[in-house]
Amino acid sequence: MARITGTEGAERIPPKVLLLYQAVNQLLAEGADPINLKVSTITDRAGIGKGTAYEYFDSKEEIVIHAVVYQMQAAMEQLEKGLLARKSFQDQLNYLLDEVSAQGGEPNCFLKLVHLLTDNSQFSRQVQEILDSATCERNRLIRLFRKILGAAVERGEVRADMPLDYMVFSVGGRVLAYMVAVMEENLEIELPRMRELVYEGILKEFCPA
Amino acid sequence: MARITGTEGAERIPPKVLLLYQAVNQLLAEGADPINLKVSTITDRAGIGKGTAYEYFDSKEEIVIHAVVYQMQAAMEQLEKGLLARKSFQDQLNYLLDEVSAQGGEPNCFLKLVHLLTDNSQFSRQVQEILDSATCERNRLIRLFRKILGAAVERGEVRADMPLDYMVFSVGGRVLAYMVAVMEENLEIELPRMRELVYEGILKEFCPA
Amino acid sequence: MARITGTEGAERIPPKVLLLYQAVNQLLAEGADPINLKVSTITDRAGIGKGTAYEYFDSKEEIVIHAVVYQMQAAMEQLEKGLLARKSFQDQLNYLLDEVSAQGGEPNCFLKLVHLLTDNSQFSRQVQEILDSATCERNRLIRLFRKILGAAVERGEVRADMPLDYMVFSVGGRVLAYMVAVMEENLEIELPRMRELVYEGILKEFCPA
Amino acid sequence: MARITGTEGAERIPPKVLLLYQAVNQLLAEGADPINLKVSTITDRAGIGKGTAYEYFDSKEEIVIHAVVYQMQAAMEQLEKGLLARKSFQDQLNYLLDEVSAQGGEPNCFLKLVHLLTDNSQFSRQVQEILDSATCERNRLIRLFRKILGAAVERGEVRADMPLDYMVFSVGGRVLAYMVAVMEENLEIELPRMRELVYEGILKEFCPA
DNA sequence: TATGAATGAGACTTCATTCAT
DNA sequence: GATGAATGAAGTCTCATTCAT
Repeated sequence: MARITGTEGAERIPPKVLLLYQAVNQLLAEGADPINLKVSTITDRAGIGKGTAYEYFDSKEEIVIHAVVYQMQAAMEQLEKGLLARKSFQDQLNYLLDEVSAQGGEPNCFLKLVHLLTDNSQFSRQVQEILDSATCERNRLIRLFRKILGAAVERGEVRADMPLDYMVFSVGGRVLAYMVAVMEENLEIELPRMRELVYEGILKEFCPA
Repeated sequence: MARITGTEGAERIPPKVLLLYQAVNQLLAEGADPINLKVSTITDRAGIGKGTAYEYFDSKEEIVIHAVVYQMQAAMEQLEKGLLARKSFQDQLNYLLDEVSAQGGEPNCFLKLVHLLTDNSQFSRQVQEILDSATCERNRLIRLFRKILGAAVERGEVRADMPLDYMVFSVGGRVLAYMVAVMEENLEIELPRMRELVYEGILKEFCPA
Repeated sequence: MARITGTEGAERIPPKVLLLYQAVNQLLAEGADPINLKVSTITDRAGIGKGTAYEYFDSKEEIVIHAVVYQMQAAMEQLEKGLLARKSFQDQLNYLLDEVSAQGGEPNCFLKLVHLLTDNSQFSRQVQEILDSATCERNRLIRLFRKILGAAVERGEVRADMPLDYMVFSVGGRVLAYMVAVMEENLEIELPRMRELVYEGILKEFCPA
Repeated sequence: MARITGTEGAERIPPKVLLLYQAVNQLLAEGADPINLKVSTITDRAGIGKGTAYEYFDSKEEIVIHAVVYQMQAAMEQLEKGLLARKSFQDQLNYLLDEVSAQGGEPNCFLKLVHLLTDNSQFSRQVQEILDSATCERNRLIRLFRKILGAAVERGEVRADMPLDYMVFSVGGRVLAYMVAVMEENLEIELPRMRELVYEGILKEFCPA
C-alpha cells in the first residue's frame, strides 16, 4: 500500500518525502541502526510532524527502506554517469579509485552497497526486494561492471581471452580491498602507493601490454 | 557488570551461557536481525528460562554481542589453525578457497566478518569494541594474512619486492570477490572455473615463476 | 526530564495530568501503598491510556510523587486560607479542631503530612525534596503556625512571654494528639469532651485570662 | 503458615531468624522502603543463603513485617521497663524526654511507632494485625501511658479531676511534638529550652501545685 | 538444614500508529 | 494536507519463590 516507491523519477517525489529521505540518510550516516531508528527521530530531523510521515508511507520500515533505496539509486546513477562519461578503461578505473579515495575514512554509499550485498539479515533482504522490484535487477552494480568491462574488451583495451565475470569480480574485489584499506588506520603502506599498486595490478592482469 | 565476556577460555563458559550463544548464532544464521532478536526467542531456543539469561548478562544487547564475538573468535581460531597447518602458500590459498566454496550459498563467518568490517552501525561498533578489547588487536584477520604472506615471502614463495600490506589486501579482496561470486546465483561463469582463475590470478601476481 | 511539576499554578495543569493526580490520590486514600501502585492501576482509574502517563512523566515514581505533592499543596492552601480568614486565635483554633473532627476516621491530609514528616523512607524524602524545591521551604506547616501564633501575640491574644516555637510545637502536638484520638476507636472518653479539653488546655497554657 | 511469629519469647528465635531481623532493621534504619526491600538484599546483609529465609518464612512480606514487629516489641519492652523503673511521674517524664533527646536527629523506634500509627497503608495494617494477634492489643503504647498516668493519679502526683485518656493524649502529643522538634533543624529556640518548656507545660497542666 | 542457580509471572517503559483537529 | 496528543501492544528486565544438591 506504499504510496511512494522511491523508484519513480526524483522530480515526482513530494518535498516532505524528500525531507524524510534526507533525514533518514543523515541519521544512518551518523551511525544509527536502521532498525532502531525511531519515527519521531526521523520526523524531528526532517522538521515535519510525525503524522505527516504516515500520509506518504504505511509503516516505519517502508520509510527507512525507501530512503535507503533512494540514496542507493542516486549513488548508483552518479557512479554510472561518471563511469560512462569516461571513454577509456584506464580513465574509468582512475575515476573509480578517485571516488573511493575521496570518501576518506567516511562510510560511503559503495561500502554500504557492499555491506548490503554481504548481508542476509531481514532488513537487507527487504531492501534488496525493493531494489529488485524497481527497474534494476538483482545486482545493478555487477551489471554496470559487466557493461564497462565488456565495452573495454570490444575496444581492445582489455583482454578478450578471459571470462567477463571473472574480470568483473576480480576488479570489484581489488577495488573493494582498496576501499577497506582507505578506512583502515594502521597500515604500513601509504595510501597513494596502495592506490598505485591496485591500479597497476588490475592493468597488469587484464590489459595487454 | 557483564559477568561473562565470551573472551575467556571456552572451557570456562557456563553451560547455560553456551546454550545462549548457540541459540543466538542459530537465529542469526537463519537470517534474524541481531537488533530485533527478542530475549524470549533466544531463551526459548536455548531451552532455558528468560530470567536465567539475566543471571549471566545485564542486557539483551550484551547477550547478542557476546554470542557474536564468541562465534567470530571460534571461526577465526579455526581459520588460523587451518592456515597455519598448511606449509606452503599454495596449500594455504587452496585451503582458503576450499573453505569459501564449502559454505556454498550459506552466509559464513568470513562473510560475516567482512560484513561487520564494512559496517559502521552502533551494533557493529560495539562488537568491534569487544573484539578489540580481547587479545586480538583491531583486526585479527589482517594480521593473520600478514603473517601468512610474510612467512611465504621469507620462504621465497612470494615476491619480496612488493609491500606486504598491498599483497594482503589484494589477496583478501580477490578471495572476498570469490566469496560473493559463490553466493551470487546468476553468473555466466561456472564456479570451478572462477575458482581456478582466482587462484591463478593470485599466484601470477605474487609468486615468481 | 519531568515535564510536569505539579507546583506550577493549578490552572496550567493539563487535564490528563489532573486525572492522574486524582487517580493516585484516590488510590492512596483507599489504602494503597504509594510504592506498590501499578501504572496500569493508576491509568485505569484515571481512565486514560497507559502510554499517556509517559507523555507527561518519565517514570511511575514521578507520577505518584507529583500527585502527592499536588494534593499536599492543595490541602495546605485550603488550611492556610481557612485559618487566615479567621480573625481571632480562638476562631482559628476552633477551625483547626473542626477540620480534624470533620475527617472522622478517614486519613486526611494533615495526618498524611505528619506521616511524611515522621517518615524517612526514600519515598518520603523524594516528596520532601520536591516540596522543598517549590516556593515553600522545608516546612510550610510550621511556618503557617508561626504566622498564626505570631499575629495572635501581636494582637495580645496570646502570651508574649513564651518562645514562639515552643508554642507552635505545643499547639501542634496537642492538635495532632486529638487527631490520633479521632482515629482511635477504643477510647473511654467521648470525642466532644476530648475536643473541649484540648481547646481549653491550649487556651489555658497560652492565653492570658 | 508462618513458622515463626516473632512474638514468641526472644530466646526461642533461631539464630538465622535473628540475623534476618537485624538485617531488615538495619536496612530500614538506613532509609530503605520496607516494601522495596529485596530478599537478596536482606539475606546478603544477614550473611545467609536466600533459600534459608524460606525455611523460616513463607514470603518476603512475612520476613519484613515480623522483623519490624520484633524491633517494635523490643523497643516497647525497653520503654516500658525504663518507665516502670521510675517511681515518680516526674522521673518518668524526664526519662521519656531523655530518650527522645538521646536519639538526636536519628529516626527512632518511637517515631517509627508514630509513623505506623498515623499510617493506614496496607503494609502498616499488616504490621498492626500481627501486633494485634500477639499478646498486646491494638495499642500498647496508649495502654502503657494509661498505666503510668493512672498510677500517678493514684499516687496523687497527677490531678484526678481530668479524664485519663485526655491526659494520655495530651502528654503523648507534647512528647511527640518535642520529638519532631528534635529532628527539625531550623528552630529559633534552643532544644534544652524547648525540653524545659515541654516538661513544665505538662507538669503545670496535670500536676497540682 | 542450608544453599543459590534457575525460573517465569508481572512490572515498567517504549514507540509505531491512529485520528480528531 | 499537516499535526501531535493519545494509545496499547509488545519488549526488556526484576525479583520472589522453588528445588535439586
